[in-house]
Amino acid sequence: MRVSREQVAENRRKILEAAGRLFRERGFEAVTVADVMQAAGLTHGGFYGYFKSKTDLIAEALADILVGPGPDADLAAYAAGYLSPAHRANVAGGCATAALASETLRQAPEARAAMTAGLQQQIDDLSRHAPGDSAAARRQAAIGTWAAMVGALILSRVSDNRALSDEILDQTRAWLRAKGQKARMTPSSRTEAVSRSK
Amino acid sequence: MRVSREQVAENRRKILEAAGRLFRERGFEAVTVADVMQAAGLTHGGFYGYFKSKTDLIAEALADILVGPGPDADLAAYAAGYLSPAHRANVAGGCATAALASETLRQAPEARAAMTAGLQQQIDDLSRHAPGDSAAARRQAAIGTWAAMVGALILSRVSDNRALSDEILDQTRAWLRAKGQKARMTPSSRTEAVSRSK
DNA sequence: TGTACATCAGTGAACGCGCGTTCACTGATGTAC
DNA sequence: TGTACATCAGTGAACGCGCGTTCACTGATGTAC
Repeated sequence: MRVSREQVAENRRKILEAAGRLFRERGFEAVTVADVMQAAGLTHGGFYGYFKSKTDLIAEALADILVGPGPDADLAAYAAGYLSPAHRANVAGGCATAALASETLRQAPEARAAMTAGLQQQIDDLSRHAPGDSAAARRQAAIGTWAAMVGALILSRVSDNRALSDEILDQTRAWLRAKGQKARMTPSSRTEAVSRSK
Repeated sequence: MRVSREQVAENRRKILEAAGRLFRERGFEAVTVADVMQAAGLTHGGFYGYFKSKTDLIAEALADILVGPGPDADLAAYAAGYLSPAHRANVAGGCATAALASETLRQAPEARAAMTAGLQQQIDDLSRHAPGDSAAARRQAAIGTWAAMVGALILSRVSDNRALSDEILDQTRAWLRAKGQKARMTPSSRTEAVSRSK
């Protein structure tokens, strides 16, 4: 039964959103096309009217969920939210980079390209708010901070030991805060920032 | 054809090693039991004489590859090796945490337990060599440093942009070096280290 | 505006295929005498 | 030490099963007049 053009647009949205959530929660391979379509309220056969293949869906869903709200002015608050128990628990709705970066490495070039674009964007956004006396120093702080945030979230999630998991979140947050303050207090840090940006 | 006891022990070794490499390279799901057995020089049918199931193999292989050589006295050299183009390229033989942590989150409890044990070990090893005036400060630095190392390796690997990938490795290394030196120079950092260790 | 027809989004059965796992069999190893 | 037999590691065909994908069909939507 044919549906209206508006319905088609809405269904495509629903499929992408369902895929984005399911992929983050279970990984690309464990999610089936039928799973995604069912979550979107459709049957699996209709999938190929929207996407060329599951590979195609992966790339499009990744690009879709990687356009997140970057950090606003307050970097510390951004890190605090990122390194929070709530974000740790919210895999399906949380950071796509932390949930899917290592699996994306093995996906099609289009998926890696989407992830790389998201990464560039994120580093640029963070650079704008990172501490440092020069653009190079701020970019270095942005890269290091982002790596630590993503790494800490991944490690805290995989740990089946609640105390260790909390500790990773809390201590990484405190460590980043200390580092940021120190950077603001010691102008000599500028000499460390040998930029190699594109 | 029955084989000797020594051969059995050697075959088990070969299976575990092949699984460890293949899992890191392609992820748990993309590697088949037949792949592992072929890489070990055997046929797939014999697999169940060695392991109860593929799930069992995943847990055992993880535990096997997570016992790596920890950092020796020189933390900077350890980080430099970890954040090197050679390690970035060597997925199959490299850090199991960076390669498999996010996928392990979705694996059986035994696999997560193996990953958690490896994580504890790594943090303990790093704490022993991290800078800081107190045990708590050193542990905080160890956690933050390890999160940044794992995160940076993952991000540098997924990036399909060589310049960005190199930049992530280089700048994270420089950022960590700067941070370590600052920690040694500013004793006030002790106040930041509110330990919540197990 | 109303009508007749072409279009095409959605359905669900069906297809190959590859996976994890099982199993009857083989023949070298290990052991009892 | 030598021999006969039991053991059991390895083989490869076979099994269910679930996956991605295809396809004939349905019927509501969109459009030409």
